[in-house]
Amino acid sequence: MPVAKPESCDSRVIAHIDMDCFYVQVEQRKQPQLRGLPTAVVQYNEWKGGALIAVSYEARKFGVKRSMRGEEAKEVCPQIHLVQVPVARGKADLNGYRNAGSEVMSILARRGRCERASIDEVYLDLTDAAETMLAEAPPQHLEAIDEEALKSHILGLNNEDGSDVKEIVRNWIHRCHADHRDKLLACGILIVAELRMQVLKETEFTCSAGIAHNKMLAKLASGMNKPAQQTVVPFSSVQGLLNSLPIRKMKQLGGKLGMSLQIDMGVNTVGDLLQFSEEKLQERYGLNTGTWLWNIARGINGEAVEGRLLPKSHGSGKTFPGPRALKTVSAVQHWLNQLCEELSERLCSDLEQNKRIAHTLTLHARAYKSSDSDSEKKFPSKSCPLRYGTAKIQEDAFNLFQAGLREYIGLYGVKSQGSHYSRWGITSLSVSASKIVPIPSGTCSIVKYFHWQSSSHFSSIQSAENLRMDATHLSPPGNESYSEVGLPEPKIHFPGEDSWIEDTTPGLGLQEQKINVWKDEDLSCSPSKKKVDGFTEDTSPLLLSGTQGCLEQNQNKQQREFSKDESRFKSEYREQKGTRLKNKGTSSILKFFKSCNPSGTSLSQEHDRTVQGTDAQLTNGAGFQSSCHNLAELNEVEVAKENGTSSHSYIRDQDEWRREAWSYNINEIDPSVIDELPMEIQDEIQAWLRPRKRPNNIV
DNA sequence: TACTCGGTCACT
DNA sequence: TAGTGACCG
Repeated sequence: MPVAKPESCDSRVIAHIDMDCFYVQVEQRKQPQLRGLPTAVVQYNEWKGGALIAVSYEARKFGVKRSMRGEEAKEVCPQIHLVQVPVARGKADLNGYRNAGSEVMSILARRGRCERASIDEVYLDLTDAAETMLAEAPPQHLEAIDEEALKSHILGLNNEDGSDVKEIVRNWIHRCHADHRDKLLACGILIVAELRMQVLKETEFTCSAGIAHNKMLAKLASGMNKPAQQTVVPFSSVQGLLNSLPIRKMKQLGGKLGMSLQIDMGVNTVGDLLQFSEEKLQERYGLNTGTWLWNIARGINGEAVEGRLLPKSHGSGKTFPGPRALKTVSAVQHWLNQLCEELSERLCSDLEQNKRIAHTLTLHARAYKSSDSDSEKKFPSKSCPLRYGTAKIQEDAFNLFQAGLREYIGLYGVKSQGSHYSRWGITSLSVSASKIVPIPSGTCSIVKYFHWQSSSHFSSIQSAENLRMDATHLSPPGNESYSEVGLPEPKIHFPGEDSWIEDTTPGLGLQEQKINVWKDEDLSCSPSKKKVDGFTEDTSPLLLSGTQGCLEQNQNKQQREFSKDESRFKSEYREQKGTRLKNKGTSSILKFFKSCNPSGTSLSQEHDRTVQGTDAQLTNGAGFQSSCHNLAELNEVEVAKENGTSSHSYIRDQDEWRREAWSYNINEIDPSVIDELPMEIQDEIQAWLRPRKRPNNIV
């Protein structure tokens, strides 16, 4: 539900930039002969000609809509050109569009705070730029105004009398007795026109824009005149615009909430909302949403432009509709592997390009059960700490799936009754990575230091790996990963499997999936159960796997950067101190300290010891000390849960378990260790240890 | 059991 | 926190 944000006085200048049928433009840039022709981008095309995900304005004139399939589009517009989305690993590959979006972003970010709202939408806060322009080169003194600016649409301006529209716009921009806010918007017009031309020049993409005093109005405006045009909402036009605006056109009101307003409250336009008091709206929709509704009816929206150019999460997913539903565990594993491969690749790029690390891996699925038509969508999502490396991600994602499937079957299935099993099918799968944070910049010089200290023992790959360990976390206790400790994968079997499953996908590392007869006990206390819920962090700092090359590359790149500009990291460090101090899981640094102890133990020896799991003490309670969490006890916990006897103590136990696994007490660092470090490192460590203010939530 | 494949945000 | 669900295009 939308919520009210603190208001601001709102003489801000906010622009919303919306790329015109973006995917089509990206394809037209690749194939210029398609420009100007009715074109649509389709995803796959086996079933009814594929799903349209972008439609050119030429095609829209024929009535082609985004919700259509390729075949339908051909019916209403036989000459339409259907371009297929690139496919990689058997699924749609949107990377080309993501990259194109980034090109645009980098241009738009030049003039003000820039928030990436989606792959093809951006908010800009141009207040400062507009104020500066007003002070230094106010529009009313400009002799020549750019053509693109003159083509702007100014809401509420009467230009139906046949007079020259551009002349009206010119006059509006030139007005010297205008309200200060209008003057700022006039500056916004000029700035946005310039930016849009720059985008066109550098990327060949056209876009539309809305310019107003807040995000909500800018977003509304950007959609009013498309393509390749811009629309301004002067303060005086706000109420007129909203009064007649269908309620469902408002962002956030296109769904159930908007429907409820229409049906339950008789609200058909945004203006209709004005009749309700804030209390009334709060009573019906809650405090936050009620206030938000009351505000938007008045054109009030204090939401800030966030200043974020990068996405907060990455995901890779695919649907398996109808008869394509995945019906065996090995089929699921095959597709999970594909999805994880893509995700891993994107995480690597993010790490390389943006020095960011994701912390959480989540698996989503949709499923149906033949015995329960309502079970669709109820497949539980599951998450765990994210370990870098394609193989690790694949393994963890598969474990998450198995955990989800057990729950799904347990919750929604009728357990085995005689010989009848209800069959399940997976209709959609996705994996995503979230909690993405910048690599703590303070550790960069630390990594460099250790690299210098021990170039023979400590390869660049290893330091890259430890960089990774800074951001990920030590294992939860009692969660030995089978593959790491050399135990065979547990044989897991599920009801609804067609048969004994064979690995039909060589090279994908599918686990053995022998399907035995389903038994109830397997839900609660089989070894596989312990494994399934025991997805875990590694205990080893040597986690190299499929992305080794990527990490090595990253590290080399990073090293170049380190030597290039150490001071930059220092300043980043100061800027991001709050954020970094918030970062947990810097425990590998502690390992480094201990590894560099006065006993003279070599790093590699220390590494070996660490690998063998003796670092419980070293990490000051970071992960392994809690011996009660051995497999047997975990199993008891699981039994309690399965029996429906889960108690508060179970919940608390789990919470503590997580806290311990995900953080450590920075105060427990042994100060004598720090003294042995070179001064530059000491400074940074000391900064970590100083009492700290609660950081602002600025990334 | 066919509106994809992303993404963001809020609630609990 | 993890999980769910609404919403956008």
